[in-house]
Amino acid sequence: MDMMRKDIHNSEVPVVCRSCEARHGGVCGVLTPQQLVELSKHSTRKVVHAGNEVVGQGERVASYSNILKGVIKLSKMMADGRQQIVGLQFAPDFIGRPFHHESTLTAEAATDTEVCVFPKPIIERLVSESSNLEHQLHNQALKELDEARDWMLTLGRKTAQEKVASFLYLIATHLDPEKGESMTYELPLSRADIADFLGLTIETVSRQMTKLRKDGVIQIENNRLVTVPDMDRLSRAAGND
Amino acid sequence: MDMMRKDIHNSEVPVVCRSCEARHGGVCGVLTPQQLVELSKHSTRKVVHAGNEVVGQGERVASYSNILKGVIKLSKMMADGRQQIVGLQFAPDFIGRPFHHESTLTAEAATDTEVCVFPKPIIERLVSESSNLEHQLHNQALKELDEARDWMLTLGRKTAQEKVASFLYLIATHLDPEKGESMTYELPLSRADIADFLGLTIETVSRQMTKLRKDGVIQIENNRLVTVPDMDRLSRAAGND
DNA sequence: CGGGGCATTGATCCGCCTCAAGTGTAGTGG
DNA sequence: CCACTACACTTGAGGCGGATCAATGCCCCG
Repeated sequence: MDMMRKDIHNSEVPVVCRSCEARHGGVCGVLTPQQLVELSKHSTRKVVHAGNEVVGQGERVASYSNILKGVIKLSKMMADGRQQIVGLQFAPDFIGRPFHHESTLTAEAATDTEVCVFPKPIIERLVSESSNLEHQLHNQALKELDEARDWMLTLGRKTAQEKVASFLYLIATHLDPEKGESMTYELPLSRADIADFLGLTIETVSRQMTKLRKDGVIQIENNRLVTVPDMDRLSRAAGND
Repeated sequence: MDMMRKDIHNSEVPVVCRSCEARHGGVCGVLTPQQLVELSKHSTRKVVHAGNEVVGQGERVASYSNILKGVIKLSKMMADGRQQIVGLQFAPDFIGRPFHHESTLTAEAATDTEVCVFPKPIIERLVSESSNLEHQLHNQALKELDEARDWMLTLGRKTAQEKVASFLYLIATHLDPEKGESMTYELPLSRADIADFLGLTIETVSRQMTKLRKDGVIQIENNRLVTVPDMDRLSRAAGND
């Protein structure tokens, strides 16, 4: 007897998709096995190294992707070079906007990243056919909208100190949603990127990090590695209450 | 002969809906006449005066609404009272988020407003039945997401001068999408609201308005009434290129 | 006339930016 | 093994933009 037959989840699911994280919480999770088979025929996994663009601002979009690993930053740039990161995306987020063919922002790998790339027409057909898929994308859009609005409060009304604490808190909660008392983690962004995310300069970010360290809110193991002994304390430093 | 019969648009459409703006571009436009009939049975028009809440932050939401007239501001508040407006909504926008029962923000009438109020369960049933409706709401969410991200760039990277110009430009383009060379219009927000939208203080907003006036970018007819002689000039002052 | 909202204007202060120098740390080649 | 460079980050000194505090002007309404 074929062992595979017993696994109702995996039966008929393409081999490349079987262990894929995107099927749990990601868009692929709402597709039927047949749809998955079809999609997988035309999709390719790709590694994108830190600093490389996935989609450029104002470019024509020829494909969509799903993040499997790593962090993607979405940013906007003004004509004179001023830049603002307007969102971060983690696995298993979907990148791209069906039926819009031009991107209004740049998507760039913040860390080394792995994505699953889909051709535009296939996704668009699946969206038209399956209301599940649109529902899933709608939900992601609403989640991103909430995050964007939270961040508007941070950008508009918080001090530099609170901004940096808010960033550290945001990363901590995204990397490990089950919040223990303390945790250690690696920042997916450079100081320059953090500055662009917070609407600050590199120097101010650096100064506030040292201040948080001296105050005992965080420990800085090395440039990228941070320990938070007390998440609630960090949350308070971020102005969350 | 019955004249009404000839109007294919209006046949079978409830009387209250016939002249309603929300059927052109709003969510009601994607409903079938039968659905409209059913929805209209349970919906009520309501006037909300400037300063009154439609939905409070953290409140349970018992209904959804559609803006028929006026401007609604969406805002977030920190525990210590600092406030940030995170979005403005105009007719015929839809207010509320199906299947979420708690609001993370406050919706308050910025001007005197007229809305059409729907009971929660009816909307949720219609959303489940009609993929058109979800598609429409999805599109609105994406539009709001774009606007939120544009505004993040404004909040994070623009000077006070550019922020105020950006605000004036945003209002101008929303009130009258066909952009002529010049236009005169009434600001839907008080100075205090503008400050909360821009992450500034009232005083700074006021100072920058006078500066724009002295530079000839705008004329201030009275507190709320503004004339923009050259929209492109305002756009440049807003840092849009 | 007087009072109460709003908005403007002025004077001063402080937080963050700017510019500039210094400190790791990793990679490269002698 | 140790210069040498490259790059990211930190630290310092000074200036400026926007906040703060306070006074004044402008309407609308009683």
